[in-house]
Amino acid sequence: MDAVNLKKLASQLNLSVSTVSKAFRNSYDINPATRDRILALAKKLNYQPNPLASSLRTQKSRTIAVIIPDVANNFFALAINGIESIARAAGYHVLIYLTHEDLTQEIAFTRHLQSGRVDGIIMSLSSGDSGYEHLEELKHKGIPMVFFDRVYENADTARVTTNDHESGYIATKHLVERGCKKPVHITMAKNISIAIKRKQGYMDAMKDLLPGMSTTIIECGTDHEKNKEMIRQMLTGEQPDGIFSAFEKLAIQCYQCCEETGLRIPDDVKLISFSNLETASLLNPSLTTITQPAFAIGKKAAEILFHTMENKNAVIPNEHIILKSVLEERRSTGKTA
Amino acid sequence: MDAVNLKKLASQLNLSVSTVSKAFRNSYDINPATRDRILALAKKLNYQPNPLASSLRTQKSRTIAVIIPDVANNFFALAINGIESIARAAGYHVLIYLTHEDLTQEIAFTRHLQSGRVDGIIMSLSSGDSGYEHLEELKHKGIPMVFFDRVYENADTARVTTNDHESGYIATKHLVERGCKKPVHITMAKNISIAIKRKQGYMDAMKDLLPGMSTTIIECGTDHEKNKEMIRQMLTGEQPDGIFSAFEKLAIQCYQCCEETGLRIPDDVKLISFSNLETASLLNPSLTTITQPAFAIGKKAAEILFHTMENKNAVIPNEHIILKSVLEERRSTGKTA
DNA sequence: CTGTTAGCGCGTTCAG
DNA sequence: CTGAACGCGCTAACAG
Repeated sequence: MDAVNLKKLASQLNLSVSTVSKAFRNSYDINPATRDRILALAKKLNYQPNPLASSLRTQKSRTIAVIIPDVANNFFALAINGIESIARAAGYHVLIYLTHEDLTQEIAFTRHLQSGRVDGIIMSLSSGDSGYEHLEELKHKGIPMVFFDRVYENADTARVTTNDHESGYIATKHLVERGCKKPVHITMAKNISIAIKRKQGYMDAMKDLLPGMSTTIIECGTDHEKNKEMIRQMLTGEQPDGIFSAFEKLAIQCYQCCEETGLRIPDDVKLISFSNLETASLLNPSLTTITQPAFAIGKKAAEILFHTMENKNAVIPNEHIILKSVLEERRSTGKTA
Repeated sequence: MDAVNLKKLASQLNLSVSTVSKAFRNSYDINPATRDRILALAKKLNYQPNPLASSLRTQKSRTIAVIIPDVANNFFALAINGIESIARAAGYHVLIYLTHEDLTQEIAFTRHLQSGRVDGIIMSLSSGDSGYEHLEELKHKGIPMVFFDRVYENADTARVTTNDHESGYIATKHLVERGCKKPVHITMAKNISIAIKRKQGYMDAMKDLLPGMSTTIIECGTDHEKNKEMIRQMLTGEQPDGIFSAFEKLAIQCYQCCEETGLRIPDDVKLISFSNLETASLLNPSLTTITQPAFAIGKKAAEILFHTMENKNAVIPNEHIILKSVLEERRSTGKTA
């Protein structure tokens, strides 16, 4: 019924399989007339070359893998969009793997992907603790990789991030300029690259702008209830006048806890948070956001990956691209970089 | 360097390739002792069977494709999550294809996917106009398909949707109960299934609850500027006291236009919209939302697909699963189904 | 310009 | 219980 393949085309045209194959490879080694006959029949029968066979033969899958913690986060959704648009243009296919922040999964994926299923990998690390052997393994195998956002910093690999340290600094500065004297930083997954940078930005800004003031950092985990408990304690203890949240999810929990505690944002507490909901006007007007250019990050990561894949002989570049996040305050109208 | 394959394992153990192969297929046709030797070496060398070769041989790719308009929409992001979780559990890989609402792309994808690259397809239609031959083609080829959200209604295919007609009715009723006398419906992509149902819900509710009142429906397109122009005209003309938006994007534009026009939501105009931002507390408190259970939809679609794929001999079921959306008003605290 | 031959890596006969 | 041989569909050398 189905199975229209080279052999079938060949037999119907009284040609050899290899000649038919050449017609598609657009080889100069073929008579234009016969090529047209072949293409005509192929079109008529709706011939679709079997990519598995082709990949097996050429050892190129024309497929990349994207390994990310989660796609329910708008940041990653946009990043995928960027990646896909570049991949599409290059004629590549995109496999998607979600780790759900589980290092075990991440390891399983990277292991499996040594099988030749993909020509390259774009990934953002799960927040699971330590252990980078699986990444080294891949690197050793010579599979091109590009990291984005939550990057692997220990090795010389290509990576794309935002100016997280600077953004942390700016966010803190924003709070201080709005009159905050004891802004708190709330973060999670303390071992991932972006969390570290953002926190450092907060601490550096505090040192510069409020010298002598002690810093307060709430380190949340993956358990939402425990997180909220920590936030509650913070709010009921020495009440902060500003909160800089490193992750959108934590901002949500801050809202919830403030509501319980009766605190109003931004009248009692000013809240600024990383967030990638670009739907600005749907957002709560009391929230000031720092938005990463997620789409651009995805595109850039893909561009770098394809660049290294095309120039196979070239060294995989230890490139570190840094794009800028955008701070946006809703109450006023202005936008700041 | 790389290329640890059956042949290499076989030669290192002085066995034949086929024996080694059997060890992995867990054939009863093999000596447990030699099987253990094989598995041990495989583990040691980190052997990863080449899935391309395997798929070519078995004619099963253990891969599915997800074709959707866009992933920047939180609905689709969550749906992917659901799909991926089921696929992962079943040991399948997930390819992702974004049409960007472009029918040409959609056709190209479905054409290509007749090649044997995937065993099944989950898709949500692009809003491009008419023409379902490409879907019929796939169906004819016998590739299992499941549609979700924006489904293909003409054929007897499996599909998963929400109660869009009912939700449209409820949304309109919500406005009427809040005192609206002339609520307007704003929608787009008039030919896609969900838009039609939601609109019908609006019209039926108007007929029942405000008999005699004329309905007003703004049909937007893909051009944002033109859309805003239409919304502006609506707001400056016979001003509505309520807006029921069928799509999140349009709600955003309503906010923007209201701001320009000086209208306040919800004091001057009540706004209710379909939206899949589940981050309730980050949302503007003036927005009442209807949220689809996106994750559950994705899971359900995948479950159906795998069910039909496993029971190959079984007839592909013309199943239509309907899940329920949830209406949520932010000002008050209650939740309603 | 066309055809023959030989694999890519794996799974499945069928002999022994 | 093990091995030799074949083919999935396609591409790449090399002859003619």
